[in-house]
Amino acid sequence: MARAATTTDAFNAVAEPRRRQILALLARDGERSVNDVARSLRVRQPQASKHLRVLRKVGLVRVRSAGQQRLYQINAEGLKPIHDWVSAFERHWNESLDRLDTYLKELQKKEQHDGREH
Amino acid sequence: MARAATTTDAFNAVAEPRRRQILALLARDGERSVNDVARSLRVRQPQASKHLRVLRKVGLVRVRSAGQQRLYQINAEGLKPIHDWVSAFERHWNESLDRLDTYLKELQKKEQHDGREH
DNA sequence: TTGACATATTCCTATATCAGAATATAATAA
DNA sequence: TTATTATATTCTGATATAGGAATATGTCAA
Repeated sequence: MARAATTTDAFNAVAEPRRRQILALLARDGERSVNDVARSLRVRQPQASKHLRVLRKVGLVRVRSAGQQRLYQINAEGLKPIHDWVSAFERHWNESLDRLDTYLKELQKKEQHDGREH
Repeated sequence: MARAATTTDAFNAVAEPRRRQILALLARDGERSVNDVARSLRVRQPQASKHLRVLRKVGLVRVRSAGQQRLYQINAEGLKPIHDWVSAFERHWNESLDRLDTYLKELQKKEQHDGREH
């Protein structure tokens, strides 16, 4: 078996940095045409088009035709599965930061202690 | 150019469902040996080992040797880049849900109206 | 119809998976 | 040492990219 298709789900689609850039752009600037996206991110039009297709297939963007343009907008709800999954670990990195904090404070105390001993 | 390596970053590593399962397992059960992971997720030992290697390379797990075992624990801080990135879109999906809510309420009002007219 | 512009698709190549099977390495016990 | 258990690595094959280049499709205007 090979790697899962990029169009499998949001996780796979968003693993590609360019597609994350596209989503960030659409979030910031709202609805944009393919050429707008291509120009803003300095990629060629077919590349933009292909990335947008992947994003559309996994439901992360919506399209609408306006004359000869195709206007893409973000569908941020598609990111919720990722947010939900990763949020479940929030507690864990807070805890490990707590532990690190505790450790650093202990270390500092110890060094002050050693300092006094010299 | 081909797809970026799974070991490029947390985004790519976590695109694989089995690796997400492994992280969830380690988050729930704490430090586990390779065989523990393999048995819990019903995968063969080499597969577990290989997935853990990817997770280790991107800093999502830490290892420690204990006798002939290798104990893996989650390093949840590695997930923060994903959390940070996706959280930036939280506002957007809330807004679109608001718009959907508004739309549904308008629709309901309209239907009640139509009902009275009949 | 023809031309111009916007977008999508196809073909190509290099690369990297993922699971399975087999095997290698490592640590411990008898 | 030899056997056993735990883990890691290598090899194979099917599959799927991502970007570049070329081209097809679509829409509108004159």
